[in-house]
Amino acid sequence: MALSTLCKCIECHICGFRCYVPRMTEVRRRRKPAGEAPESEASQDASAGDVPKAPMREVLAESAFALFLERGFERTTVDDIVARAGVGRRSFFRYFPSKEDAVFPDHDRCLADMTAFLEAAGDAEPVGAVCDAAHLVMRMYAAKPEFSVQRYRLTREVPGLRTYELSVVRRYERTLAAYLRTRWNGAPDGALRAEVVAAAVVAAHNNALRTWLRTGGESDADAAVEHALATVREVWTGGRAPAGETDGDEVIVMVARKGAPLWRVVQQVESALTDERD
Amino acid sequence: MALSTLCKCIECHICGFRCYVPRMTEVRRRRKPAGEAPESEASQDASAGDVPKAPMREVLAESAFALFLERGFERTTVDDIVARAGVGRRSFFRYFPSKEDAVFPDHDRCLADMTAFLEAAGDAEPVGAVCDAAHLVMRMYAAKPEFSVQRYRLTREVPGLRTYELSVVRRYERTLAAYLRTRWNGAPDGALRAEVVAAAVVAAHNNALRTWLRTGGESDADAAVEHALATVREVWTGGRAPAGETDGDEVIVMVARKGAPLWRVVQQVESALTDERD
DNA sequence: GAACATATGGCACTGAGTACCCTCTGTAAA
DNA sequence: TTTACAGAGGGTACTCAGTGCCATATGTTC
Repeated sequence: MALSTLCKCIECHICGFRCYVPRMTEVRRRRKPAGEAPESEASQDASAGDVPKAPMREVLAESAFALFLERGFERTTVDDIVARAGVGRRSFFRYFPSKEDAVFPDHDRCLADMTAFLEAAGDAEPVGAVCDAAHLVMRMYAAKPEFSVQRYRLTREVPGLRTYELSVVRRYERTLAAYLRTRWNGAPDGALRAEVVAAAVVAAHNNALRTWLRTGGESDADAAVEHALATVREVWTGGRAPAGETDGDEVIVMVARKGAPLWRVVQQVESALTDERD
Repeated sequence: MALSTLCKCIECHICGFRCYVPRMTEVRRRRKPAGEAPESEASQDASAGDVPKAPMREVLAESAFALFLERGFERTTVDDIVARAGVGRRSFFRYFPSKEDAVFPDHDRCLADMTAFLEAAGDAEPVGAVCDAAHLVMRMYAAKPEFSVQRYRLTREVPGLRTYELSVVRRYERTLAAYLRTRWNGAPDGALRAEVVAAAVVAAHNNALRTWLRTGGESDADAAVEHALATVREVWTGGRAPAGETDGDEVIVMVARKGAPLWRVVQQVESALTDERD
């Protein structure tokens, strides 16, 4: 997509945010419809100096969030935000491509983490890998419980933010599906299975996330996600126990129902043999 | 959500579209962020006269779509649309709450159909019911193949339309999940399973839909969806085939030595299953 | 010191969407 | 018949998000 070539998101080592910093010479047509999450490129380190100057992106995000909580998202204008932050209006759009982006400043990094995680997953059991990857997202939320809970309440009430969040979730889903697709490349209906499993993982994760958010961020986030993902793991990996319990020279006896789809049988065989091998 | 109380969508018996017709006295604050699909209320019949006057909504939708194809979505303004349709600018927003809505004029009705279908499903097998419900969506697309294919190409290129479509898809998913939730009310993890299965069904459907759209709308849409949904049906309904295709409940017992090469095992499994199936 | 990149501010502009007010027409009640 | 009212449509001015362009610092490098 053209957007990705126009939008540089680099990580600020001071504020920890992945900063939206368009090169002025590169910006041509950066028009981005509302509700669309920007698709950032690979990360680069910020080449900032060692003086901890005021991190404008953080200041803007905090001003924006405070105002959204105070008077609501829609009744807060960008002018209000920059007035509170004490900067020029134009600067806001240098750091956030849209008003919605100021509410979700950390998904870009999380998505990059997920991509890196899956790249490093090697030939691990694919469904297990994407389930593990889903934990990264929950951990991002759990790292800032109060913020996450407040944002959840805000998002529930503002249709524009819900829509924006959908596009964010979709990016995670696509990332998981892309990984599964390469792992199941050549398998019958590999792409189909990849998308179905990715959607199931995301749905399970989001169910656990919402439950956790509704407890006010006080329950055990990781346990909630793992419980939810167990549904997916059991169904799509044949309900195997995770680690090698068998040893010795036994043979594998696999029982499958007659109507079971071939790919599922193959998957079970594969995972059983993989377990045996190490 | 407040929107649903402000947006009346009634079906026009002339043009067949579900028309967006706000009561002037009811409209208070109808502000709807871009990219958000309107959540319509239950349908009502239009009380239009029997004179087949020019159905403005259809005229607008056709003008809009033609212009979107000609010069692109973003380079078409609402002023362009109403100029081509020969009506006032204000009228556009009486029929479509946003520019995006003019591209998806038929989802409201389809969603209502799906809701009605599930209400009538009674105590049918729940996963089967939602799979059948998914067919309704595909049939809506298949009813106008050229339009669907053109819109698909348009949607792929316009981020704003993709985001809008996400919110539409989400409404289907929520409808399916709500049905499953009531059916599995009280069951352990009923809500979780409902959301996971709904997401899987939607993902499978969309995979088939995209495949069909990429063939130019010429392949067998229903068969494609059914093939994709088979993945979900088999996994989530205990592997039962939908109708009386299988008889007997035999199982296959496969025994393999631990050191056997994977390809050989797969080969044997495949041939065994193929033999059994016919 | 010249050339250049980066950060920020300012201003004018486009275009979606809204509020408010107007007219016209058909229908039902007085 | 007249009156009242609701619905359909038009028009105008407004708000606000987002963009393009330009100006101005402040380094940084050659």
